[in-house]
Amino acid sequence: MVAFPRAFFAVDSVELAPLLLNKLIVRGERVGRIVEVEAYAGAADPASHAFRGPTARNATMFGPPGHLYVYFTYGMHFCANVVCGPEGEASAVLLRGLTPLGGLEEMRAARGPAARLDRDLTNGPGKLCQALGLDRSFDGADLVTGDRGVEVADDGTAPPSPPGVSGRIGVSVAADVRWRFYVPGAAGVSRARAAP
DNA sequence: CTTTGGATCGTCT
DNA sequence: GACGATCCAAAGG
Repeated sequence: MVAFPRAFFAVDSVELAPLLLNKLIVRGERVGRIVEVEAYAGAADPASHAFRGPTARNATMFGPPGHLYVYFTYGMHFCANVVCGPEGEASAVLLRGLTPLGGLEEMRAARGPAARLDRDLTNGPGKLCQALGLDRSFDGADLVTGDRGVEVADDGTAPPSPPGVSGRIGVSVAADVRWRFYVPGAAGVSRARAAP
C-alpha cells in the first residue's frame, strides 16, 4: 500500500482518469477500489462546474492537485472528485464507482436498507460518497497527506489495458465526448446507461 | 429485467 | 426562479 506523490495528480484529467482505475480510496476501515471515473476539463469543458469560472462552490477545483472536490447536488446527494492538473486550472476526475474491499459493515450502516447487495454500496457517485461518509466537510481534503482521514493509495494493481470507454453519464452538453473510463466487468461499475 | 416520476435544496442566472 | 456530474421505489413486461 503506497501513497502517491502530488506530482501524480498534476496532469490533465483525461490522462489521470484511466490511471486512477484499480487504485484505492481509503477512509479509515473503509476501502474501495476505483472502477469507474469521468474526466472534467475545467474552462474548456462545457460540462464542468468550472466552465463559467471560479465560484464559491467550485473553488477547490482551482486549487492545487491531489485534493478532494465534494459538491452537493439534486438536493440530496454528494459527489466526489479528485482535483488534478496544475494549480489554477480547474480540471478534476469524478469518482463514479468503487468495488468495496474493506469496512463493509460501516458502509452498510451508512447506506441503509436501499443497498440490498454489496455491489449496491458504491456503484454510483452519490452512493460511494454516502458509503464513505463523504460530505461537504471533506471538500478540500488533501488526498496526498490524508489530512482529513481520506487518501488515495496503490496496492500494486495495474489499471486495465485497455479500460472501458464511453460518453459521460448525466451530462446534458458535450454528449459526444467519451471521457468516462471503467474497469470492464468489475463489481461497482454503475449500471446507468451511457452513450455508446 | 426496464422505464418512469418524485424527492429536495444549494447554487447561479 | 430554474436546474442539476443522482437515487430509489413502484409499476409494467
